[in-house]
Parts: sequence; structure tokens; C-alpha cells
Amino acid sequence: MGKESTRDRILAAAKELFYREGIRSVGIDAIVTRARVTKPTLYYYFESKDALVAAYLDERNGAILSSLAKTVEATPGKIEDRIAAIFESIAKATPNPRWKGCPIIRGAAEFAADPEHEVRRIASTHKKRVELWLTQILEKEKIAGAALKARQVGVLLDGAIIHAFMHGDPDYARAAGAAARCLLRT
Amino acid sequence: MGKESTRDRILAAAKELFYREGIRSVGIDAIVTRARVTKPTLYYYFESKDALVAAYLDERNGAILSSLAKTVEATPGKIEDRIAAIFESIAKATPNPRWKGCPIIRGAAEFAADPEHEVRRIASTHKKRVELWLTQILEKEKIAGAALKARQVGVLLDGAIIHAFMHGDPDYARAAGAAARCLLRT
DNA sequence: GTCTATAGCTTGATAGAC
DNA sequence: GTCTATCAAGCTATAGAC
Repeated sequence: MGKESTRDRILAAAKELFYREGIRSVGIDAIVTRARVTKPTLYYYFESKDALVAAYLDERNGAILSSLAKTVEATPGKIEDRIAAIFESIAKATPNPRWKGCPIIRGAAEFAADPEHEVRRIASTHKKRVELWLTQILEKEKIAGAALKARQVGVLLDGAIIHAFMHGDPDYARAAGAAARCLLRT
Repeated sequence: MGKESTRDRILAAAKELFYREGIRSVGIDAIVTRARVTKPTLYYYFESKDALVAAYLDERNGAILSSLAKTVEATPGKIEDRIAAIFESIAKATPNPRWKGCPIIRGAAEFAADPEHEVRRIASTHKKRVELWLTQILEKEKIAGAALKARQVGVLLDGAIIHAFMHGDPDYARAAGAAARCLLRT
């Protein structure tokens, strides 16, 4: 824990600033200042700003998948209760002013112009991984039509995040959770 | 129709560029070039870039609400069929490379850092108007729990747009449409 | 590996003429 | 109302010293 490499410090600064302010509006200057390095040092570890952005989103991808799994594993009960716990965790995050929705969706939105950009590739892959993970959970519970239902729950999850964020109102996540319950019960 | 004011030309150029490239990545220079005016002319009609952005999103707000109403009015059948027609229209738009999701969500994502920014206010208001409109439709059809169901359908709609856009796959909109049908049938 | 210094470009916005 | 000309500040990235 005591060892914190220069590269880690740069990535941590980027993570904080990109999430808080958005990718495009954060300059290299702000990142190097926060990481207490200089620009050439940053460019020694990362080829370009795009490469740093990709490293940031790759890290988020893994962290989010772990967090989802942790939430479901920690929740006892029927499958719909365990899935609903994810929506409840979104609801709980909503009032926190530092919570600004899903970094991956926001990244994809910022790079909407370019379908070939690596940010877009990372974003699509991440959401497909979430969907696959949901499918596997539902299959394990012998839910009929697991693939379709996983897709529908995935769509509800991101809709819930966006609406909860846009309105600053946790009820959107809870309404979406109730919708997911309804779908899984059928 | 023949009359196209300078102001209209600027707004049309902004609309095209902001939607295609994103708000932050489009400079005033690109807009004035496309509108065939010069910078001082743009600043004669719009106080700042922010004011132009607000005018752009206000226009989109109205256009989207009209388009939703038109889709539902043009579709015969049961209420779930008419709501599902909205999801089908998203599915049909998805393969078009010029379609880049919802301009209002994308705007809100680009300005996620600042909850007080006018873009955020316009975005939240727009989504609440869509939700209210859905509530009124469901109430007219004597659907029980219209407010909650309208909220759930609204969340599904934006989740559908995001996933269809991120993956470039219309099936996400259709899966969401099926979920909406399921909710409305209950 | 990390620094100082800076190149070279683009940005949003304005002064002042007509 | 619309122009030419220009500004200060921001950006990503690099050359070269240590």
C-alpha cells in the first residue's frame, strides 16, 4: 500500500478529474498538476491523452464489474431481490453530489462523433460484459429466456442511472428496479 | 419557406454540428463557416456559445416531443402497441450512421460536471415533459398506476437509445419495447 | 525518469469600420 | 447587421538537459 508509483499517481489523478469534469474538458495540465508531475513525465508513461483515457476506462470497466458482482453476492433471497439490490445501490448513490452517473456511458457520449474511437469500443465491450454476466446469473437460476431478460435488465440499469443522474432523484432507480422485478417474475 | 434569416442559418448550422460532433468539440469557427457568416455576426444574435447551445437544445426539446406524439397518434391498436411503436422507431433509426442517440442526453453528459448549467436544466425539464406526456396517455387509457408505469417506460426509452447507439444494434430497442409491453400488460 | 522551456495550434470573444 | 482584424488563454505534444 505504501508504494505508489508515478504511473499510479497519474492514473489516479486522471480518474478523479475525468469522472468529475468530463474527459474533453480536462486538460493534461490539470492532470499533471494534481499528480504532482510534469508533462513530459506523463507522456513518458502514456503515449497520448487518448491512451490515458483508454487506461482510465479500462480500469473503470473492471471496477464496475467487480462492484456489481459484489452487490449481487452480498444480497440473499430470490434472484429478483438480488438484481433489485443493484438498482437500490444506484438509488443510494444518487444523492451524493460527487456521483455523476456511469463514467463509461459519459465517455461514449463525449466521443459520439467517432464510432471507431477506442473509447467507443471499450464502452460497447463493457456493456456487453455486464449483459453476459447477467445472462449467466439468470441461467444459473433456471430463468426462462435468460438472454432476453438480461438484455432488458441491462437497458433498465443504464436508463435508471441516466434518469437518476439527470433529475438527481433516486426514485428513478427504484422505479426501474421495480420494473426489473416485474420482468423477472414473468 | 424561401425566407431564411441569418439567425435561422446559424441555428441550423449549430444543430447539425452539435448533433454530429458534440457540443464541446464544435467551435464557434466551425459554426460560422457552415452558416456562411462571421463571428461578430453570430455574437450579434447569440450572447455566447452557451446561449446558442441553449437555443439548440430548446429546439430539440420541442421537436422530440412532437415526434413522439406523432408516432403514437399514427399507430392504431392497443396502448402497448402504440407505445411499442416508439421503441420500433428507435430501432429503425439505429442502423443510420447519422443517428447518434438523443441530443439531450448527450448534452447532459457533456455538462455532467456542472449541475447548475442551463444545459442540465433543459435536459431535466425535457425528460420530465416526456414522462408527463406518457402519464397522460396512460391515464386516458385507464391504466392502473399510470405515473409509475410512465416513469418506467421513460427509463426504458432512454436505456434503449443508449444501448442501441453504443452497440449500433437495433435489437436493444426492440428488447426494451418488449419489456415496456410486459410492464403495460400487468 | 524527471525536469525546464516552448512549439504550434485552436478556442471563445471583442474593437472598431462601414 | 455585417465585416476585417485581432486578442488572451487554452490545448496537446515535444526537444533537449540532467
